Amino acid sequence: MRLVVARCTVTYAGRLSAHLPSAVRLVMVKADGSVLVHADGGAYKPLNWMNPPNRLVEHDDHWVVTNPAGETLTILFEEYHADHRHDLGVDPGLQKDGVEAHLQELLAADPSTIETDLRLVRREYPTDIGPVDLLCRDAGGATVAVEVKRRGDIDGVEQLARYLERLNLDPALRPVRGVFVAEQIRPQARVLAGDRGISCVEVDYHDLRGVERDQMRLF
Amino acid sequence: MRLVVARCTVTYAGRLSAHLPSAVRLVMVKADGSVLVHADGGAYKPLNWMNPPNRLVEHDDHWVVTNPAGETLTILFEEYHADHRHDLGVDPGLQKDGVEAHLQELLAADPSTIETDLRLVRREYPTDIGPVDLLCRDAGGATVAVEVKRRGDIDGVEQLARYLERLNLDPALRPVRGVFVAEQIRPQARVLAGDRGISCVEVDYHDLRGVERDQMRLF
DNA sequence: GACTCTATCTCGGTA
DNA sequence: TACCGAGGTAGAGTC
Repeated sequence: MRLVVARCTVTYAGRLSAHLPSAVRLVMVKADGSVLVHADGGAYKPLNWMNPPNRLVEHDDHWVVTNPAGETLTILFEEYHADHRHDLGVDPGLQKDGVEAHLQELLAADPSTIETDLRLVRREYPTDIGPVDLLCRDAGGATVAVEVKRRGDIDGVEQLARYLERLNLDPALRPVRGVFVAEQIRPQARVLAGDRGISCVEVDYHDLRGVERDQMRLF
Repeated sequence: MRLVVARCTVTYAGRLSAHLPSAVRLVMVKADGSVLVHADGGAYKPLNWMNPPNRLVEHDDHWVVTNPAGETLTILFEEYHADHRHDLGVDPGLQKDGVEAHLQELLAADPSTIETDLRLVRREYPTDIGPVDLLCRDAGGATVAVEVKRRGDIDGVEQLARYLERLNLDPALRPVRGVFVAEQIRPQARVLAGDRGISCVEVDYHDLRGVERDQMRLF
């Protein structure tokens, strides 16, 4: 990794055009060829960047970074403040816990936590507008489409409503009803779900997982 | 801006749990309190981060970063390789060109590029659930609602469908049909648009703008 | 402050 | 590879 601190101007020409007037900034060049231009503020997003793979050509006072799509990032250096190089090696990567996929796994493993006697037919059941999280049958053998979210928002209800619309076109499944499952469901989403004839279920990730297993498996 | 290169482990506990095993990484602390942990690869997103405002407490061998929501980022340092400090000053910020707003401007200036004989009634026509990008009249005098996106996704179709629902309640406008315009429209979105009786049009930003004007106005 | 929508989204999964 | 959906989405604009 190379870290250059310098007064510079930056121009990006690609999916859009963007320009940075002269100022002192950090230019980061990663081992994989990524180039990031950071200011001393503004969260984690760089002001300008080029993702790998790309080619960096260093001229006298400016760099030109080009990627296979023909996009270019041009950095014109006016005054160098620092130029550090460090060998970081390969990163083992991030372990995440508590995302929607995990919630879906747990619910798929035991759909009865959603509704008594619910049985799983298929996870990620495909339709031509996208996959339904869980397709199930209830105690009476009727089809139930389940949408799982970490945060139950209006968008998720809309999504489930779309799936129900498509699924109800299939004589083999019809009639299909919907259940919206989330760790937290917003009041707005509840209202919309009611309008659409969709029922709502709140679940707790840690409960589902079990506190003991939680302690054991957390890293 | 402070740049620390060190072997470290990082743990985030907040909206989810995430952990980084021991490795050499760049820890960036910005003037506004942002903390970013970068590996030597992987685009512009840090492995872990905390956005401002937050409080950084430095202990002997570890830092604890806390934000007002009670989320924490803990960095345990095992071996320091470097610790640089630089004063960057305030950044004048980015100038952009070519985003959705520009596309909308160009289409508003000449709606006939969407459909022959289409005339603009109003840009950002207000409804009680948000503004319609373009409200037009077609050759026959019928009302046409246009939704403009850079990338035509299913969400955009839903958005337009919601507007059409509202607009068709107004006797002065009824009947209103919808046109979904984007630089690129995904197949899924096309299917849904078909279901909703919405037509799709793909446009090219550079064509609309004209190459000459492009050259002239570029900074 | 809350809500809405864009994004050079990024990132991971899957067909 | 392309497509699709999630995201600690972030960030900007509006009300």
